[in-house]
Amino acid sequence: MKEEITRFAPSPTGHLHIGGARTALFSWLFARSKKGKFLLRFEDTDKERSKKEFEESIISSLSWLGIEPDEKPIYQSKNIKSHQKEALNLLESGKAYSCDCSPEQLSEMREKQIKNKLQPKYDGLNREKNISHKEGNVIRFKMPQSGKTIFEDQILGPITVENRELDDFIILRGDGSPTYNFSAALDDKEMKITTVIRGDDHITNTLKQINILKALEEELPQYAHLPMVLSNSGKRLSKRDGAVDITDYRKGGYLKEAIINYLVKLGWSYSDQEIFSKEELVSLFNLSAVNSSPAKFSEELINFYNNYYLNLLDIKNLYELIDTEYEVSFNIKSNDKYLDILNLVREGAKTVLDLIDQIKFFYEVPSYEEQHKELITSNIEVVKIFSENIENIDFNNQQNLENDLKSFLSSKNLKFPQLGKPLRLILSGRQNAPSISQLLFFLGEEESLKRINFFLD
RNA sequence: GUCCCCUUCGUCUAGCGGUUAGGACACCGGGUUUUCAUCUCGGCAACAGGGGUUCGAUCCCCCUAGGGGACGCCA
Repeated sequence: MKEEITRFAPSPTGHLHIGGARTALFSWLFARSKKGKFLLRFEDTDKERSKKEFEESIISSLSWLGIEPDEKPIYQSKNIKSHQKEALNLLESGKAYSCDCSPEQLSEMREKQIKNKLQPKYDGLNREKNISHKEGNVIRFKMPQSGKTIFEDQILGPITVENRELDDFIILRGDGSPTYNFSAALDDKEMKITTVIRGDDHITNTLKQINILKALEEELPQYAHLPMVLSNSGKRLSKRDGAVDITDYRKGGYLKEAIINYLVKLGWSYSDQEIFSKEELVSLFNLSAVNSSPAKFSEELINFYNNYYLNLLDIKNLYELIDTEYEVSFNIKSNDKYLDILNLVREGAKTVLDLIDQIKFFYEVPSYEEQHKELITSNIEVVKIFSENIENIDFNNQQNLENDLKSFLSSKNLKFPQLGKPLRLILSGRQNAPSISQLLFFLGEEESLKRINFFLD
């Protein structure tokens, strides 16, 4: 059995986004599950848009997710010379031809075709003219004009298209640089890729690349086209839909385990199992279980996974994570019960950011909203009585504190909410916060009293 | 417009000729709780439509409709 080699081939024109990450993940999982190799190749031949910073960003996002390529990244731009040579070889052998149609001519042709309800494609004007190649001319590939191009997609099944639908696409530009479809086919061959896994927006490219490989009499790799990730509106996911880059999610307080689990479930399934560790995925993953229909990205589901993994983390590790990855305006460790505090709010937290926001009032005096202030002052009597009896409350033990609180209330013939509502607002600045006894306990007697007294003047 | 791909609850999906069509998220109730959350119990909710094939179609075939994608000297 031949070793499987897959690759992820982004163009470094932006950060790694959700869709790219999913493609990379599926390629990586496939390679790992087959005990093969996973490679990374930057398609950086567009000099205008390719940026070094994006290469670095993509590598670091992948690495953060735990998707490490098995070899150093490959740069398509480094192979330009050999691709040029191949194009010239095809020209010489008559499998490609020189073409001097100007860009203006071509766009005019395209407009006419669209107007006449035809498929816009190169009409083959110079195909048989045998124009001698000179600088400024492009080289076009002679696509077979009859028959069909067929391949068995590992996810979608058989895909067939009439060759007459395909056009003589450019393989070498006027400036002598090779084009994407040519370079990609060549690089895949060079890298001995056995299975090409990419988004299904590449299906038409696959058709072109197959014909290049055939003209070169090369063996074809397997192809697997992943259905797209759509936005909530059913359109292709884009920046306009909010956070789409992995860096956004990382900064936004999402855990990599959650992202991986969510992404893999977006299209792949294993019976009705919802939670997967990476190790499990490596042993269970297979392309044939990938769904063939596109899936909508769901904020709710990724939040569910994030909350799930947030609560799975060892609490000390959660602290370490916050400490190393996030900017916090206060010193979490300054409260010696900080681990308990973290534990208290993680249950309902969707993200790390969310969590930090929810523990903030344990460290800083909250800023009170006007309407909350009014609510407090109109109920201040009960709080005052409570503060006058605070020496009867044992702040050293949470259970005692709760009992003392209860006996205080019953001794004064008070219902819990009478004290609870204003006191919660005073202590936390919020209407929704942990229980009163927890607030008092974690804040401590001194700080609690300080916040209460602020309203008693 | 042409070609390609897709179509099960609102969303992600299970199903691979005979099921009360299952799970998860979300949502809605009940219980627990001093608020929110947690926890717990329960509920709502789907096979796009039409033809075949078959004793029997969610499942196989065809058509229609709807959605997505591709049609660059971008990748």
